[in-house]
Amino acid sequence: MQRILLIEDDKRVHKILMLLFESSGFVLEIAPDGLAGLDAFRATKPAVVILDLTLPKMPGREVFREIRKEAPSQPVIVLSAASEEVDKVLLLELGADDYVTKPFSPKELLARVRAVTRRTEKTVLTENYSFGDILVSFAKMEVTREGKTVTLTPHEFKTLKYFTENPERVISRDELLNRVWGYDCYPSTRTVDNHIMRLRQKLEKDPVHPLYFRTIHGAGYKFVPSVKFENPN
Amino acid sequence: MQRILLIEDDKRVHKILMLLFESSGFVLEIAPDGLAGLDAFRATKPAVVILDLTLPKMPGREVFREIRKEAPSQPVIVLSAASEEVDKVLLLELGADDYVTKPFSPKELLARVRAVTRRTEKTVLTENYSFGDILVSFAKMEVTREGKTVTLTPHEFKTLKYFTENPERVISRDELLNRVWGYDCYPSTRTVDNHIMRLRQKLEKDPVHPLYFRTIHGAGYKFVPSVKFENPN
DNA sequence: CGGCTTTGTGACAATAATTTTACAAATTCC
DNA sequence: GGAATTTGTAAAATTATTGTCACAAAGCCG
Repeated sequence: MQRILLIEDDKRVHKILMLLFESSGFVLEIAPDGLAGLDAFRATKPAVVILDLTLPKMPGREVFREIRKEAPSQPVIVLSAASEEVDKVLLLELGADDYVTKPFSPKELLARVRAVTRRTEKTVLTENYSFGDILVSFAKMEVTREGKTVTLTPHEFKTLKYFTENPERVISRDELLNRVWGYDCYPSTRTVDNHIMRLRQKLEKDPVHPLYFRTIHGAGYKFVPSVKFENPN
Repeated sequence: MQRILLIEDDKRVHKILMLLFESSGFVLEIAPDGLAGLDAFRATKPAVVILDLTLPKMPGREVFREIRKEAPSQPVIVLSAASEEVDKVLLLELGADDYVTKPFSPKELLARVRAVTRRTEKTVLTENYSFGDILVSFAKMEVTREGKTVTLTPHEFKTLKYFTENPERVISRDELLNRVWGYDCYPSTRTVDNHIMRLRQKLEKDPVHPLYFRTIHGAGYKFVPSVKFENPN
């Protein structure tokens, strides 16, 4: 049974989402303001947080930052009024998993919650992960390649972890910076390239023609764990 | 132009909604009872159905079930009196997209209709899109044609995305420049042609006689995802 | 402190993408 | 039909993005 945390002050929204989510096999927890939201978040570790941006007691953005800080891979869906247009892109770049503008169709929100849980549930639970001849143990913070241990630095390990949590998806440098380095950290994007390079040198057979950590020119990087052979061009 | 079907017997509601929706760029069709509603639904394939629950000749719930049976993904917004609380659960389980209780604010209803149409546009998009033998995954930034992956450059991908968001509509070169390239960017319109050409070469079976990316001489381009043979008029 | 590792930066080369250019082909309008 | 306009196309020129290196700064640990 998956728990969803709704941080939102509008009672009508509570009511309808309660009905919808409970009847769809979720447990919906409700927090009416930012502070209560953070408390509830810490207490329940929900599968997904649905966060309204305009909240009493603590602005939604603050709540968002705090959640990100404490649990960088926590899935968050942001609710925002249509007037807050500007924030959309920013939020996605900062690492909201999705956003929905108000007024929204409840079914739409449900669909998006499902999409997010579908995306994350596969990877989140595993203690170990393997691809190619590489074995990753998150518990031990250890990586072996063809049986031999490879030592990764903390950042390299975090990066690898984020990749394994989001396979096959294009991840921009900004997203990596926010999710791996942190929301209040602004190194140049060149930094990311360097780390990718180091990861490649440690984990790829041929670092110049990487199989796992692929460059998507103009967009970012993509982690491809299952080796597919593509036409060589 | 989007068509909305209103199944409702109260003439005062007809009048108010007619004014509001027509002036907001929708075509509002009205059916005064359940049977007429179903007929109208079958005939017009509306973008959204607004369904009152208390109807003459055929109860609203029956109409609802029939619509779901014939078109499972048809967006439906339900109108119900506040007293009919019980139905909410049932309706959401059956898959109404949203509900509005009477008495309602016309503007709110309009907003919810917009929210629903937005959803039907978007959920398709944020995940995947397909036309012909082409599959587009926006998250993976990947396009496959007959199962083989086709690599698109960033601008090509953005252009394709804009086309999928605006199918069957003539899009001028200037519009493309503004929406894909950006407001403060002024390349020549020849640039657009080049990108269209490369999209055609990568995605069309016969790039010289394109099916999907059609030229509308003197106006721009039109994306036609479902291959139809044109009636000559 | 001093040697070690890790991390961030800027320079520059390598590569890929984009725009321009020039001209051919197609279409429209008299 | 023929001129004017619009569009298609390929190659060259330009611009942007990425890979890589060397090195400096920051941390860490004895």
